[in-house]
Amino acid sequence: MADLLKIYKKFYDIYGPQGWWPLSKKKTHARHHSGAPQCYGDRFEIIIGAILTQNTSWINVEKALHNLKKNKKLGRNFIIKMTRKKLAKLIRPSGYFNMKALKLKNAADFFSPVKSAALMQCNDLNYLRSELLAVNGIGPETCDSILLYAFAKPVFVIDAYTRRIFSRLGFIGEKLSYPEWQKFFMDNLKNAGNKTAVFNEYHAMIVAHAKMYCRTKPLCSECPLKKNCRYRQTGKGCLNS
DNA sequence: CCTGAGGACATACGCTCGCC
DNA sequence: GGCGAGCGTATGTCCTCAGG
Repeated sequence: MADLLKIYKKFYDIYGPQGWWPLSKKKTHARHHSGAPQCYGDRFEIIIGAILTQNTSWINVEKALHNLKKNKKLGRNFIIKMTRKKLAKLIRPSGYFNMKALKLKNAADFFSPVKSAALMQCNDLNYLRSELLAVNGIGPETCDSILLYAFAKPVFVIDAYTRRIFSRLGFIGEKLSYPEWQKFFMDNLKNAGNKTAVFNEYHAMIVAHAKMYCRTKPLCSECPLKKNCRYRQTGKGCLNS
């Protein structure tokens, strides 16, 4: 069994808590870290952020969120009422603005207060995922980000950084499917105490590690995990696929 | 019918190259 | 060495099409 909790603890020693989207509704005023989503306590704001960050760095998502906030349009009802064109103009800095304007409107239609309350009460992860995935504009990663960060459900988010780091470490083949990757993490973190808190922090620290050391062109010689890394030793990640 | 591969989307990032 | 231009790449999801 891969000791993912060990890596988690190591990350925690190196990077510390990242203060991403808080688990409680209480707004935190965490110190600013460029490239990390913070200070968005409201559930629908988190959902907006999760959609806007598709294929986009967080710094540009912040610009789009700032535009919405500045124009007092950062709310579900405003998104529903605004024309697609106007919305697209405001979220321009986050890229794919025409597509994302439509996606945000779809999400705004779906996440009514009644629906959100029902989702909050539900703990059937398979059902929750199937509900969210049926919304046009919400794919696997966005779905899981929303469940974890907006609804505090114990779901592990798999992204390109996760794949890169853990396939290089030699744990699992990069080419495996999203569900296979997710199962790997969730099976191996079954015994983590507060799963939601651990998954939240783990994903945030994975992003930090991918940006700091495990880049596209990795900085292996400086990497704190180099001793355990297959990539460092062989120039290749896990070959099982 | 279902599944999977591959292109499209729209932009920013991060290289490389050439210039001063 | 510093700068900017230009170009290739990365990004997550949707859609189409081929093959079973």
